[in-house]
Amino acid sequence: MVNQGPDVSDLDDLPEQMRIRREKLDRLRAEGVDPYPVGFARTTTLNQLREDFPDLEPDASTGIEVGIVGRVILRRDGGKLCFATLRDGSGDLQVMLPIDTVGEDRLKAWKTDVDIGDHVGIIGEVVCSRRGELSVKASSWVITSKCLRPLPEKFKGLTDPEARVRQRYVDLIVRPEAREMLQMRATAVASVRNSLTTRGFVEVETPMLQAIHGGANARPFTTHINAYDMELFLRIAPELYLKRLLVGGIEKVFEINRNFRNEGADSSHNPEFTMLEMYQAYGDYNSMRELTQQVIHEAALAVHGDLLVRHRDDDGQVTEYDISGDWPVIPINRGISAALGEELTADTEADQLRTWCDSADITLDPGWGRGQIVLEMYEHLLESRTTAPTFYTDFPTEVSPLTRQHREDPRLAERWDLVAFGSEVGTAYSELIDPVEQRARLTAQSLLATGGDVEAMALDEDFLRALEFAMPPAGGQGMGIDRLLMMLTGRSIRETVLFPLVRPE
RNA sequence: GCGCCGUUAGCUCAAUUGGCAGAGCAGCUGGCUCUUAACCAGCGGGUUCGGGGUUCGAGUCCCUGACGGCGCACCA
Repeated sequence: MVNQGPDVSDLDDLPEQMRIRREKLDRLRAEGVDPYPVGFARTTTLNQLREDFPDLEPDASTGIEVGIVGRVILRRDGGKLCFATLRDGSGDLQVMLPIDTVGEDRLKAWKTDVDIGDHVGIIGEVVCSRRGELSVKASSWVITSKCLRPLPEKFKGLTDPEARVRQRYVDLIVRPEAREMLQMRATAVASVRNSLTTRGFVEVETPMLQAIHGGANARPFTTHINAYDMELFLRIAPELYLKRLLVGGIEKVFEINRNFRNEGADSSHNPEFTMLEMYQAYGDYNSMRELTQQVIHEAALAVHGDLLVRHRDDDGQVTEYDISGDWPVIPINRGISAALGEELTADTEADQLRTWCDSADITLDPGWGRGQIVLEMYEHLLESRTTAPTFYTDFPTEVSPLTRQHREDPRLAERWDLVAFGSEVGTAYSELIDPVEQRARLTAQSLLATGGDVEAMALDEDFLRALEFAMPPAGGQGMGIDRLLMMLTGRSIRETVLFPLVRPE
């Protein structure tokens, strides 16, 4: 359990350090100092100063006065000269407060009033210390926001993964990697958007509240709309709405938005997650594969500057993986056969598959059909063992209800899964556009639903009506943005997502 | 859901066989005009996750509950 500190209403019960900070706050107010002023006349940022003065000689002065702000993260007080390290949104910089320029009273006040964690504003001259550290030499300073809680230990920071997630604000203050992750995610998302819009794709937003949940196999969250007094679902996928747009004549379309799935949360699953889905009229799963590889290459380039994906473990050890070039494309029957040492084809009977699963230690549900068994074998024998990005193709049709049948073998579906580092990053289909066939497949799914399969899709009559107006041949792709970040950085979903779901305290 | 590990000061972590609950950072007091994880001296700070039990004595052993991490299962 993360310690939240006791009820702040009773001063006497506060931990010593919080009580002292409260008392300082009261004393400052009594002295007429506003510990939370409206603002400060900042003239530059800390990183801008580093860029403007890249190689000042030690002990140099510039005569240039600046106004800077920042949070005090380290302090080194002397008798007549104090140093502190400030951190603003751009970076860190040292300030120095000599008694000559700030005056005796204000230097004393700095030592007694300012705590690590406080926001301060400094006016002073850009200088370089005798030891060669770019600094601002203060002539005056002011508290811009008083911090009432002590920050974590200055070297190790927050190590408890739960505390990092629950108090992400503290994590961001003290841990550079947390700020880097936020930046990398923003960069990757911007890159994906840019990759698609420059190729003529248009971004849309489709409903998150849906009367019928479809487009994937997953348990939904349910909610209730008072106005209609009816049950609604948080979407598990935007797929069926994006396909309606293809019917409507929007030929290249994508959405980057949240999906919700009422399933377990672990190091690679969050109940709400961000999904890219894109559709291209007259594309197919091959064109989507090429496009996906380009989009990810461009995202990696944006994030890392090259196509070397860097995974850093907790010890700071960095491992690089080259993801350049064309990624392997492996039909799953071939891949499973290779892993198994047996010849698996679309003709292999389910009983034979069960025998192989037994010897491969893969647990099966007795109710599963042939397609589900193949899928299970794929997940155990291929997906979990795959490191380098790989496209696995041609899944069984019966477990791909929205995918068109393979042009050479109707028992297979024109679908691929992109796998990297043991987990699925995305999937794509040559979309099923035949409304009669689609109705038959969805009906079969609904029958599974009434048979107790809670994840089976419901029958979306309006979607079928849309298909009956004729949807052009199309390729469609879905990719988890959180998963993309995991692939690019090697971190868990609880680090790529700023505020993953945690149990309320 | 199952298994393993964990929860000790604001933070990061110790505590031998069951024997006075400690250190570093942070805090407080004092010193220091070039420090930079500043340094030096002194001081304060604990519901050892909650509940129950065994024992002369429990952070430590037993039972139980909560929360978390990892693995398995399910999923993207």
